[in-house]
Formats: sequence, structure tokens, C-alpha cells
Amino acid sequence: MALEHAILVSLLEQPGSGYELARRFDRSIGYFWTATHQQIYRVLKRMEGDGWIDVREVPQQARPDKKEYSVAAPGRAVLSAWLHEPIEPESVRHELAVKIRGAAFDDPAALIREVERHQQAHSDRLAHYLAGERRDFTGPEAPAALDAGQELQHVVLRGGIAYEQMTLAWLDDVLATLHRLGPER
Amino acid sequence: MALEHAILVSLLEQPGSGYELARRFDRSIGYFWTATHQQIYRVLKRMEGDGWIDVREVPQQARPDKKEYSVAAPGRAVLSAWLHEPIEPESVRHELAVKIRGAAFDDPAALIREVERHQQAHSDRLAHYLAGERRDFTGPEAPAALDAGQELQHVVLRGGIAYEQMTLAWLDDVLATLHRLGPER
DNA sequence: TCCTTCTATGCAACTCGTTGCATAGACAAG
DNA sequence: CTTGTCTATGCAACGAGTTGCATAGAAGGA
Repeated sequence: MALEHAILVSLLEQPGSGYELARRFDRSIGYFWTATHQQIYRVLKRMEGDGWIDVREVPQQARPDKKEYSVAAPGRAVLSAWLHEPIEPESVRHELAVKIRGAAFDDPAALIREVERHQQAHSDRLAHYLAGERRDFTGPEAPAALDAGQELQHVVLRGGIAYEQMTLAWLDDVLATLHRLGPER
Repeated sequence: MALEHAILVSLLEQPGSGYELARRFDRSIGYFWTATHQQIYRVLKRMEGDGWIDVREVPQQARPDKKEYSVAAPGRAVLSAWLHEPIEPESVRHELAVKIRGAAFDDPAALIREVERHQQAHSDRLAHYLAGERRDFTGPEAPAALDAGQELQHVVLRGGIAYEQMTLAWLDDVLATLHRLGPER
């Protein structure tokens, strides 16, 4: 299970509430991990109970109060131990690929619209990543020298960018294949 | 949920037992979907109960009998309906990326071994995909003309190959970054 | 004034996925 | 002759993840 560890990393980078974590999981952390607010609140509860993180009630004006979490010593130890354990290389799960192979038993041309929709989504995500890269790492506003944390964030972001570019190129290939098959039927 | 649909596609390509499906999920279908035999047996039971698939007891010599499943008309209809529904573009879940960002709060150099292990695993997988591609699609043993199903299988395999190549290039980038950070500490 | 949106937290019920264990016949290696 | 591996199926328990719903104050627009 890595959600706990992803939360620990995120809280080490910047303490915050469950709500804030949920938004980060829609953005920067979301480049490589996803979670809903339900999962996050539940796991935060458990981690607090286990003493991995500390809570601080923060009153706010013009909005509901929030609970700000930060990593406690035992949490840091848990993260450190996990970092030294080996993990299994990921296996992919690509629903669209199931559809593509399934299209052999239906109408391949019917998938064209769907593939184009995915192209659009991945293209948007790529643009979002590239904007983040310019803002934080390569643009004129970016710091001249990066510390270790920033270097590591950048290399993970480069991974996200490479993934989206690869996916877009593959979807082009898929579209060309579907068009090639379409008229023949 | 797409496991049911992945099983339907696999059974349409070739009827088989739960055990055979489990092995396919370690290989060709496993390029884009994974499942353990437990999940497969459970889902097969449910699909059979719902009338999506038919069973046939097949006695075998020198091995236990098996239940061979094949897709029934309602199953085909379910698959067809699903193929015409839109799905959400996948979001990635990359545990290694969590570790890489977490390394900022530990020793980045300690991750080098782990990244090299992943490189090895992805390199093996790529070799396996390329061997499959030569055998089934581009080699001298491959059929001269491909039907629609084979074309679609090939484009999915090309996706797997592109994914592994992209991942290997990114892991090189990660390693270079870790080496760069190592001595500075 | 009402409706929607944003911040902020949470319960309950459910499905999906993993892990450990169990059975059982046949075969191969030591 | 015992141990291990391969085929083949399955139960039980648990943990992870999703979906629907609920609450509640404040801001902003119709």
C-alpha cells in the first residue's frame, strides 16, 4: 500500500489538511498517484491513530476550520523504512487497450470517436504538465539553482511528460490503424 | 469494472478455462491488464450465473478435468454495449515515483539499486514483447496478411513496447539525476 | 431571495483486489 | 520414496478503492 507513503511525502513537502491533500492529488501528486477525499480522510485518521502524523486545529475566517496535519517522528521512520524496501515494478492497466482488442468483435470504426476523446484528454494533461514545468523549473520565474527536492520533483514531472507524449504518439498509431481497418469491412 | 470485459475479449479470441485465462493474464492480455486466478475464478462464476458465458466440462488424461468457458450471446451483447460507452482516460499510479519524491527526505543515493532493478525488469519485459512481435507480426514466421483482430492485437502490443521504451529512457534520466545528487550531500 | 459554488469533514455500503490456505492427480528429479 | 513442480479449482478473510449521501458556513450571481 502506497497511499500512506504518498501522503507522508506530500505532508513532508508541505503540511496541510485532508482537503488540501485531496487537491494536491488532483495536481502535482496526481501525476503519479490518485486518491479521493474519502480515502484520504480515512487514511489520515488511521495514521493519526498510529502516531505517524500530528494534527493542529486551525481556525479560519470566511471558511470552515481545518485540521492541519504534519509528519511526526514515527511517520518519518515508517517512510524511511519503506524507501529502503524493494517494490514490484508496476504492471499497466489500460482499459482502452481492452476496448481496442474487443473492437475486433464489433465495429472498429466505432472506436474512433473514443480514441479522439482520449487524445484530447492526454493532450490537455500534457499542456498542464508543460506549463508546470515552465513555471517551476525551466521558465524565467524558476529558481536558478534547484535543491535536491526540486530536482527529484522535476525528474518525476519529466516522467509524466514522457508518458503523455508516448501515449499521444501511440493514440495516433491506433487511429491510423482503425482508419485503415474501417473501409475494408 | 473492466475485468469482465477483458475476460470476454479473451474468451472470444479463444475459449478456455480459468487456469488458462490466468496464464494469458500473465502474458498477452497481461500487456495491459492483470488479474490473479482468484479474481478470475470468482468473476467467471458470476458471469456464468448471469448467463454471459457457457461452460463445458472437458475430461483430460494425465491432468485434472477442466471447465472450458466460451462467450454466450448475452455476453457478446454486454461487451458490445460496453464498447460503445465512453470510459475515463486512465490515471497513472507509479509507486516508484512516490519513492523518488520521498528520497528528498532520506538518502537519494540509496534508491540507485532499486531503480536499476526496475530497469532490469522493464528491459526483460521489452525483450519479451519484441520477441512476441517478431513471432506473430513482423518475423518470417508471421502471416503475410493480417486480419482485423491481428492488426488490433499488434497495435496494442506496439503500445506496450512504446511504454517500456519510454519507461527505460525515463529510468536512465532518474539514475542520472540520483547520481548527480549523490556526491553533493 | 434563491441557487450554485467553494471550503471542509465525514459515515455507510458496496465492489474490487490481494493473501493465505486447501485439495488433488500426475510427473520428474534426487 | 520423498520432495517439488505443474495443472486445475476453490474458500475465507482482509484491505483498498468507489459511490452515494450528509452537513455546514460563506461568497457570488440571477
